[in-house]
Amino acid sequence: MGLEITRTEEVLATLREHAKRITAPKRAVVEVLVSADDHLTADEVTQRVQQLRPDVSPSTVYRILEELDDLALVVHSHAGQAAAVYHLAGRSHGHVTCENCHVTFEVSSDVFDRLSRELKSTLGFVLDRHHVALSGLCAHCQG
Amino acid sequence: MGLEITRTEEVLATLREHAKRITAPKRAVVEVLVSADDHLTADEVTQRVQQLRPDVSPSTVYRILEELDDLALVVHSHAGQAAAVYHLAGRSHGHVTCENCHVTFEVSSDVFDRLSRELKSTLGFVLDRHHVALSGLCAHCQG
DNA sequence: GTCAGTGCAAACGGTTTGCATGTTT
DNA sequence: AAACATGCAAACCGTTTGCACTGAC
Repeated sequence: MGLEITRTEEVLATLREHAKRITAPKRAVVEVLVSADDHLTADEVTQRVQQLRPDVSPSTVYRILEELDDLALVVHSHAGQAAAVYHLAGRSHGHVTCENCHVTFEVSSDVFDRLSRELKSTLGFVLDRHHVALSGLCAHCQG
Repeated sequence: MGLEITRTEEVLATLREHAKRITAPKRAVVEVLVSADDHLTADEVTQRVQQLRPDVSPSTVYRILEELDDLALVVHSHAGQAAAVYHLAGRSHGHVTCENCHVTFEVSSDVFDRLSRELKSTLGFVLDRHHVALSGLCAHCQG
């Protein structure tokens, strides 16, 4: 509500700062992302957007998500070969996905700290905690 | 050479134990995997196989890789939305891929130990260290 | 002889792109 | 008016599948 409207306007303001045009499809995509509590695939975003504006095309949604991603306003991650999932940036966290039931969990960023340090010192590799979801089996799907 | 032939025969023997038939395409795929020093995409495996046996089809390679995967003789992992990479099972390790130059590094399994323990205790989640490659920037591509 | 394994070609799902049109600035 | 954003449809890439045929057992 109040907070969500504010968050939406913040994102749109950032777009404007970067000389991007504010259009109806962009408003809709941002609103969907702001009001989403979980991670959405591009297809899910498209479906929700189309409930409000039925003629917004999937390719437009992809282009908008890419634009938001470039500006670091949203983050996407890949779990296995499945569709990528998107959410608003802000909280720093990683992702873990169950290979069996495909539920995705957020993992606090700190959990990756030690791993991150170790990769940096052994390989010089800087870990991107957002971009890929680790996989495994959730508590429910074991055994 | 000697060792590689042995390894190839070991894999084929395991196939036989599981009542799988030993065919020319399977021999070729296994030989390619045995002699590969790095991780190969299905397409790379297909190309190498076709150097020896030009009429082996990509779909057959996929089916053979899947069969070997089911028997835990090979392991595959996904890096972002790119093609999956395959290699013979055996060594236990994770993967880390550079978002910029797409080089994949192997990371000793121990590096994941603490992360693995933490996921288990906080979420009850059992990490699969093989299945997904973490991403980030390699030493060469930073800055 | 039987059935698993194969080649081919077509389908698939997620994503990207070319182009003509529409809309923001 | 100019530049950018959009819709549509087609292309794309990695992967999977249906089917008739071949070849291992």
